Amino acid sequence: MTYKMDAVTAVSESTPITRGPGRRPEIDRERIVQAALKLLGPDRSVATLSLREIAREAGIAPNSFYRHFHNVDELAVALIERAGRSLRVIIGAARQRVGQQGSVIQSSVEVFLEQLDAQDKFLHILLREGCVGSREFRHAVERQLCFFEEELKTDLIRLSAAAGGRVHRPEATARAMTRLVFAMGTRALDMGPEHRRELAEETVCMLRMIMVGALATASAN
Amino acid sequence: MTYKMDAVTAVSESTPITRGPGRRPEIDRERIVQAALKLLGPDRSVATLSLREIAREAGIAPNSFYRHFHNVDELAVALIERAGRSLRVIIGAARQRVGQQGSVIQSSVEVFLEQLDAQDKFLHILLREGCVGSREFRHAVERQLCFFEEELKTDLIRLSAAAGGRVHRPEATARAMTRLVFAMGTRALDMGPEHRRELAEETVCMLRMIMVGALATASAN
DNA sequence: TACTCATATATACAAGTGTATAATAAATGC
DNA sequence: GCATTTATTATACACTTGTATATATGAGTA
Repeated sequence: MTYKMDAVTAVSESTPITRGPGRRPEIDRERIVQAALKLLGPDRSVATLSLREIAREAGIAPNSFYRHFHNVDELAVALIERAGRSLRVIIGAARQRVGQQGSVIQSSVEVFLEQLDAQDKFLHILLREGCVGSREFRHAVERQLCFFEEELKTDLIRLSAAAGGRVHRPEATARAMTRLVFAMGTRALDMGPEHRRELAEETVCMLRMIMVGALATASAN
Repeated sequence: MTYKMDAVTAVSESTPITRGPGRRPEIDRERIVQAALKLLGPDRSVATLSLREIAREAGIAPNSFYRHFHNVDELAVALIERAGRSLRVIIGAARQRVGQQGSVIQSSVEVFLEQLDAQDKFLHILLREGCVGSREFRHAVERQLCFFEEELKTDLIRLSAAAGGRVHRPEATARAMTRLVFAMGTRALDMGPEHRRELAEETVCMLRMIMVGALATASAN
């Protein structure tokens, strides 16, 4: 297939406020994003969505899609970024409010896994789109995970310092924890509630071992 | 699309040796598997392969595919299983021969990452197909990873016992290590050699922390 | 009113897809 | 030879896809 597109006016994230002449836009990116989210499911990754399918779901003509995104990949990146932003807020908040019962680790893992059932499919997106699609695509997910790691890193330093200890290679520790949680989350996608509980318990155990190892290694040096 | 297939004679992994009447088969699963492997690449996951595309690459008529696999997903599962089997052999061997220089962990990680550049795309398959495609699909990958974990678990017990220690929750420890290595391997896919070296070093550090944590936790109980 | 824009839709096309159906090809046993 | 059985291919169909082109719609401005 060797098609070429008509030149499309550049689409920026922020819509300009100044309105000149011309018909008012009645479609916005949000509408398209919502349609795409509705189509995503346990067996549908963003990479499997077609432009026409999304347009159909959004109730717009296929070509109208182009006025808001250059292609489906660009929409996918937008979805990934939104998903990352939303999740960081949720998880960050969970880490801030000290677990009234149980450890920070435990409550964080629980909040994380709860997001699997959220009606927005944000976690699903981050869990599954990291290893498929175009390079640009995977980089978008990688970027989001790095944000997670960065925030976790500062938290690790803060918490361990408050406890009078310190962690070995905080960035590596944070990365190990983050990647592990996401890997376990991916497994959880295909599980029922009872198995998920086991999985949550196991994940907490893993994270504790990493924490113990990071503290012990730091002390040893 | 509401198509139905003609009844297809059951396809088993082992070809029967007894030859009755009828034309001799000139196409075998291997030919199709090889064609599929040739098509896979950094930006092509099994899920994106079409039946016709594979048939074209294999030099057979589209319908001939059906005589050997019921559908592309079945081929995918075959690929996943073959990939898992091959990799377990490679990694297992790497763990057996005690690293003449450096730790078991280090040499294992190195062997693992070397497989990213192997001409067969086995590691790619396990890294990327775990989170996409049909449920059956993902389960096939999960099954292979569990085999890895099982073998690592017995090794962990063996090695730590030999060193006079013991690990906490060996199955969880093995799983944490396995999943972490695969997660880091996924990142490595998009990296050049120099970044991969850093990543290998970081991964070794992570695994050591888990090991330290597992040993320390076991001692504490 | 008519002109000029930005926006959205309609229509059309070439290409690709999975697969049903029918025909062909090669091997066996009579 | 012929019938039978299996393997492979040829052809055809209905359908989806991305997108080029043209047209319609609504707003501001002259």
